[in-house]
Amino acid sequence: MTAVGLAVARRRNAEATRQDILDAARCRFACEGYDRAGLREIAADAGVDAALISRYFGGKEELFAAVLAATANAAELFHGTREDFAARMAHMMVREPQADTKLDSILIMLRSASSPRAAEASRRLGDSRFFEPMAQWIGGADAEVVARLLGALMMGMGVSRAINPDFSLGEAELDQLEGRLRGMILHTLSAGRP
Amino acid sequence: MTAVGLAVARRRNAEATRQDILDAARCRFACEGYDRAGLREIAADAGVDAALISRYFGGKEELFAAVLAATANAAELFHGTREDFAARMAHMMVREPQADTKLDSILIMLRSASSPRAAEASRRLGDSRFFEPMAQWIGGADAEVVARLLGALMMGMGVSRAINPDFSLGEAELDQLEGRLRGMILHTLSAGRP
DNA sequence: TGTGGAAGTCATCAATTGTTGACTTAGGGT
DNA sequence: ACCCTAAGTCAACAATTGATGACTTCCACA
Repeated sequence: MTAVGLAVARRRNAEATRQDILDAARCRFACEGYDRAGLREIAADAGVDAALISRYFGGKEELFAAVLAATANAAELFHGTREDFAARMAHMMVREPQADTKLDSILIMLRSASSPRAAEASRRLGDSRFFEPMAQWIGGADAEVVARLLGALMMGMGVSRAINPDFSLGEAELDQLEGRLRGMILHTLSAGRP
Repeated sequence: MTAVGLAVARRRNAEATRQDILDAARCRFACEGYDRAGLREIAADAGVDAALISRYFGGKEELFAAVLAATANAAELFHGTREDFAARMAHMMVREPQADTKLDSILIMLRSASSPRAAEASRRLGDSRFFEPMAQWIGGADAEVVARLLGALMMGMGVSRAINPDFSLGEAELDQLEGRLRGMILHTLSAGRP
């Protein structure tokens, strides 16, 4: 959900054009999912012709893979104390308007879950760039299990908000939601450990 | 993800044909999402011509709405004690091969989240047929908030498993996952109440 | 037993989408 | 100043998809 620059008056620069395409594609994939994101619209956002995309990346699938590879550095999400992490995540999930660039990979994954090939690509990158750093940060014997749980919770919140931005809840209830989510994350992180 | 009968040799029966179409459509929508589910494939599954669908339901969107309206009785999920519910849900989420017919509505929702109109339809029905019964079963002042949290968790587990059926985990770890998920649900259900 | 209308099929249309190949244009090195 | 190559555009194709109207077939009822 990254803002996309107009790419005005910067012509004949393959590297920059390639980057514009990647940015526009990430935005479209995150917003609309693999299927609904059209090459022509991505190209229009990037300010180039649709043919360039197939030309540069080989095809839509390869573009998708390239976007995932360029996007998915969610590792920076995982730092600080457990309390800090829980609060930060809960706030991001409930309050931040359209999440964050760091969450693009999650949005892309969930919005593309129904496309078998896109799902396979995102599964692999999700494992290596999301769950593994998360498990490493969590630490301990069952870190991978906890990572899967928290990942599922984050994705679920993402889906919920994608379908229903305000969760059909009022302001006060959103505060409650954030607080309880924080507790839920903390409880999951801390269960059965010092 | 309901199995679909062959619909063999039962012709000239509008009501039954209509039901066959609904069953096939629910299956396809749940498996592939709104976009990827083609009217021709749905018709083939139901054993009728694709033209009949537009004829009976008016169009793809109306068919989707009809499927949601006919499917989403998730209310029966919500019964028993909190411990029983948590165990049942955790088992269903982690272990049951392709979930359950009762979860079709969830699958449809998450697989169709990227189609604005389908998302709007599923949001409304999800609220009335999933979150409201859930909140009612939960009870208490902040039941709606808790329902949103648990709903997100369930959806997230659904997405995770849709992308990655075994969570990249071994048997023993799946047991851990189920146990921890049960604890997570129970904790969320019980936080701040008797 | 015909006959009207519902149930179902077939052919086809219009729109969209990913992709390809031919074409044009810019710009730097000689 | 030329020209060769890379960068970019344009037009078009083939496949798919949802939708529509004309046609055919079957059943119930008079």
